[in-house]
Amino acid sequence: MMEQNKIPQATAKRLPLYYRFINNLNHQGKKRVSSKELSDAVKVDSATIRRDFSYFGALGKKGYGYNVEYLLEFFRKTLDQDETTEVALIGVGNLGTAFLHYNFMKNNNIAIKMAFDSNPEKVGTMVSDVPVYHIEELEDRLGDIKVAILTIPGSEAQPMADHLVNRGVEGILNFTPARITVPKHIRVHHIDLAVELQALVYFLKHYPLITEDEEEEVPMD
Amino acid sequence: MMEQNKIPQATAKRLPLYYRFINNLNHQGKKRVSSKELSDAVKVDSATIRRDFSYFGALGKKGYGYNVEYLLEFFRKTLDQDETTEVALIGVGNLGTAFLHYNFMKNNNIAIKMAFDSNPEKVGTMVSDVPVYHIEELEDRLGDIKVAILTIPGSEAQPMADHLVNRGVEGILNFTPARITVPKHIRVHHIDLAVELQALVYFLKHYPLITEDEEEEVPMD
DNA sequence: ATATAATTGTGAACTAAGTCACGACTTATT
DNA sequence: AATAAGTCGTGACTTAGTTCACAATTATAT
Repeated sequence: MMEQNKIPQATAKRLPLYYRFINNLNHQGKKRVSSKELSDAVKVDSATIRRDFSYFGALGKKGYGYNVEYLLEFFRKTLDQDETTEVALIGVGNLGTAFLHYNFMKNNNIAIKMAFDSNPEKVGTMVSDVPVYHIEELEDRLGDIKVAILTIPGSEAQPMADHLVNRGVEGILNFTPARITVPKHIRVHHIDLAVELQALVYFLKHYPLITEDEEEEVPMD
Repeated sequence: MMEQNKIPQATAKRLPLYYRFINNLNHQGKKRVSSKELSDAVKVDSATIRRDFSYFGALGKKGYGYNVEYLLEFFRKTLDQDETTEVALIGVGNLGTAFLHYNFMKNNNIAIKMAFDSNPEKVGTMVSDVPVYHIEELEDRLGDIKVAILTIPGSEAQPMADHLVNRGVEGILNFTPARITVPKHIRVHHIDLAVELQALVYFLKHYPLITEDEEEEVPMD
């Protein structure tokens, strides 16, 4: 479980990104890749990429770069791509539906196993092969799913989070504007669309723009 | 434009969050608030909140806390809540539609002015009072909009970004999995749903869980 | 009045993340 | 074989962000 827990969180967040691009390269039949090439593709400084990889040991060869197949195999294991992670989606609105249509299996080996909604028109339907149950059924249907995506109105976020935690959920991806309170052993990631948009607007208005012919790089989030 | 550009990016990203909660407090008729109370609500350490506020000067009073009305007024100005920011949305799929239904005016004074799609069934309709135009019309319709939300398939992200930049867009909120390349003076924020989900799964599996009776805090996001 | 409790603002310390720059090694070239 | 070019891994440094902890101030209670 915590074999290599020295990996910085910032690094861990980049791993899925690396994985996806290495996967692409592999499909393109590429055999080797340098940190510089990867850097151009994922827009992360090449030294940062080398540092990130180095937390897992010496994955590359000096003067050569990284072997794509080896890297892919390594990250597949590291990211637990062997066992599919099942998640539940709570709230089949537009945002929830967007998730249901997204194919997380291809690159991430994550499957949305079921969805819940309170709207009787949606209950009983299938969206992208995912069954939609009534929220009342959560108790019975959830099984041992440990991860939930919350795409419901903010006002319902806290009670729903409480319910999920009681039911054994350990990780919540919260798309509601509400900042939910959970026991310490539960992990919550907030993605707040309004905050993201407003932050972008704020940066645009308040941070110096760098004109095209200057050398400096703009940090890309 | 860059009056107070000493504000750390991490702080800037929290401002919209603070603003929203202070707004809520104001609606509830609350007159004063402490950094501790705010901390409980937004799940940010109270010292961090005080530090964040302090970049803007002494907004509070020792032994008292912060005056809600004053704080709200201050942040309204700071976040440019006076002039509405107009944005365009590219791609009226489920995710795009979710954005169109979101009311950014209420707390953020941001308005999605128009949307674009290539699907003739959608072109010409209104979604939440926002007109949907054909992508071909972008040239003529965009006007002087500076911010775009990209909710299209990844394969179309780069050409569309190029197009937007040519048309004068300076900020892009990119929801596609593609990491787009833009001139240095353009700001791009990536929100990659698959990465977010997989990162959550990774943290759950690899980071030590803290049991309920231990003291330590788990970093939240 | 006086004492007690609450709370800010911030210097200093700490922690996390990012970048530089170079020795060591690999591959390609002549 | 020798040289040149390419590339990693990493120690040292830099930058960014967070948290501690406390003097100063304000509010509240007695």
